[in-house]
Amino acid sequence: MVKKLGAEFYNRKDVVKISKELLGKILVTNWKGVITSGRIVECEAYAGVIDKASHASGGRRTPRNEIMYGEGGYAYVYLCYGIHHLFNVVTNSRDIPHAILIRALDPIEGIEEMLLRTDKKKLDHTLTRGPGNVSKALGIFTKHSGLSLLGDRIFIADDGGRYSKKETAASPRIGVDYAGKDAFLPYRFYVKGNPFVSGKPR
DNA sequence: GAGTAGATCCTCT
DNA sequence: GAGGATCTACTCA
Repeated sequence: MVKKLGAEFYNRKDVVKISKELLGKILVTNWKGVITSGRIVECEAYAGVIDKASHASGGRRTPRNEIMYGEGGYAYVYLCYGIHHLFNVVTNSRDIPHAILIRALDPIEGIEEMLLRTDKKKLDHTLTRGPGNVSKALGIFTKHSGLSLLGDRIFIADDGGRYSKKETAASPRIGVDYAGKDAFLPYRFYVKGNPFVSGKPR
């Protein structure tokens, strides 16, 4: 039984808790009938204004991150280093800019299509490892920023699959060294032993 | 195997 | 005009 997550899932206040619950859920994109999906095995929480690693740190508000200040349940896509598209899930309610970065997926559906998009010959653990690759494999670009996850084009589903506490772990986030002590917050959640988890142990 | 540099472009100051 | 929530390839050991 697969069911799409509704607004009540995203609009809760505890972004860390939502992040943990996202592990095991399925991210689906449906561009003009072409469906690709994967199970979320790694993500990071960005806790709004108090989090120096977040784009909304200290209450920063720009046209780019405006979507983070909206309702939960929207996609926030951002281009990093001119190359990588990073896909985030906006959570919490209006004016509270919490978001969750999806870092890795375990591919389920549309693997052929993902291989085409990423210019790979065969499935290997690099296909959906790392946020840049996830977006590439699912065909997510900055123009998709602001899309509702309650629609049909991009959404997150629950098929009842769930990882137990023993199978998951938390660690400091990746690539946010500039954030001072906030870089050490254990806001990265992943499935232990999954080959798609980008492992840069610290 | 580990460490480092380069790619590449949008966004904010 | 500078820098970034990254990835890959290449160098050196």
